[in-house]
Amino acid sequence: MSRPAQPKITTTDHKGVSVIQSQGHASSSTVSSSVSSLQQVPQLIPANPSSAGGKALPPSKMKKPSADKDSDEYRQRRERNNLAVKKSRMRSKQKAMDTQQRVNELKEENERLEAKIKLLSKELSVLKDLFLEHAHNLADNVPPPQVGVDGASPANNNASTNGQ
Amino acid sequence: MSRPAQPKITTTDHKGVSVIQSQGHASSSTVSSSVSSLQQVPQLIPANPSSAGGKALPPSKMKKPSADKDSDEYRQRRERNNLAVKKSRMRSKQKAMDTQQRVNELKEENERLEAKIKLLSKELSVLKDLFLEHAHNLADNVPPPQVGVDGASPANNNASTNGQ
DNA sequence: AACTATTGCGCAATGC
DNA sequence: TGCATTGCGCAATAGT
Repeated sequence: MSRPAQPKITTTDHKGVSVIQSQGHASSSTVSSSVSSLQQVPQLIPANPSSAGGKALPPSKMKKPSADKDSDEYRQRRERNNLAVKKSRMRSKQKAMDTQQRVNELKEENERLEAKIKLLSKELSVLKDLFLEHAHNLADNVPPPQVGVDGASPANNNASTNGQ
Repeated sequence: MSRPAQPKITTTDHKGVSVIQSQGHASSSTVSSSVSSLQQVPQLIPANPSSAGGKALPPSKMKKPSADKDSDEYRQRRERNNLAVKKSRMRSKQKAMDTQQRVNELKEENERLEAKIKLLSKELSVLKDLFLEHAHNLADNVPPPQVGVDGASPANNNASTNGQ
């Protein structure tokens, strides 16, 4: 991540250039390749920075006078990179799917939890009602407890309206 | 969605093949005919020998003998597609991020719900204990209720051991 | 028939 | 030095 220097110039660009790739090492593989075209290459050079008024473009500077694209090593590197790229993308895709899956699981779990909450709330509500009812009966029918040992207090009636 | 026929052969590898893209025409696309430094075309093409050899690939078939790659319309289409691709990828990425975000939200919500469940369970437990205690007291100190109107029954003691 | 949206792929730059 | 990531353009093809 991070694409600090982007060779792109700005607006839609386009590039031209031509390329060829050649040299397929056979590599066994399979059947024929009916394909006919495969890719581009030229990542197009972004115009030439500097050298504004000076000279035209680099006439033809090849840092690697000898091997560059047609190099054997080049192809090898490319191939390896292509492989890595494929792998990376596969992983990325897999990860995305896993994440999506995770969302589904979490949603399910959430539903379960909500159902449970509902149930518990109901139970609690019933119990509280029973309590209140009982307390009333107690107050109405037995004003003077007359007991001596019974420390049963009226209970704190915790009628909390469950917020949240 | 769905990639039924894939031209790729599968195994790793690719084949060499080549592509030519003719030279860029420089500008193209919308306006911009102006500009001065548009002459890009970095031509540092490696040139490629082998081309002549013998055959290129598909011997064949150029449906559009004249204009195809160098066509002005072609470039226009490419440019539009490139744009679409960019857009699509952006969306894809955004979607992935959103999904990840969703996971985080769901996880948070889950925690909240679990906490609530814990709280409710506790409350319920306390209430039930109170009930039991009271019932005991009642049984111990007032065997014969002696009441007349009070239909308060010993309560059904719903001591369900909250599973799960 | 003409477009846009997606997707696989290879290239190159860059991150690590 | 090498693999891993990522932006990009191309082409095929799915979807409208």
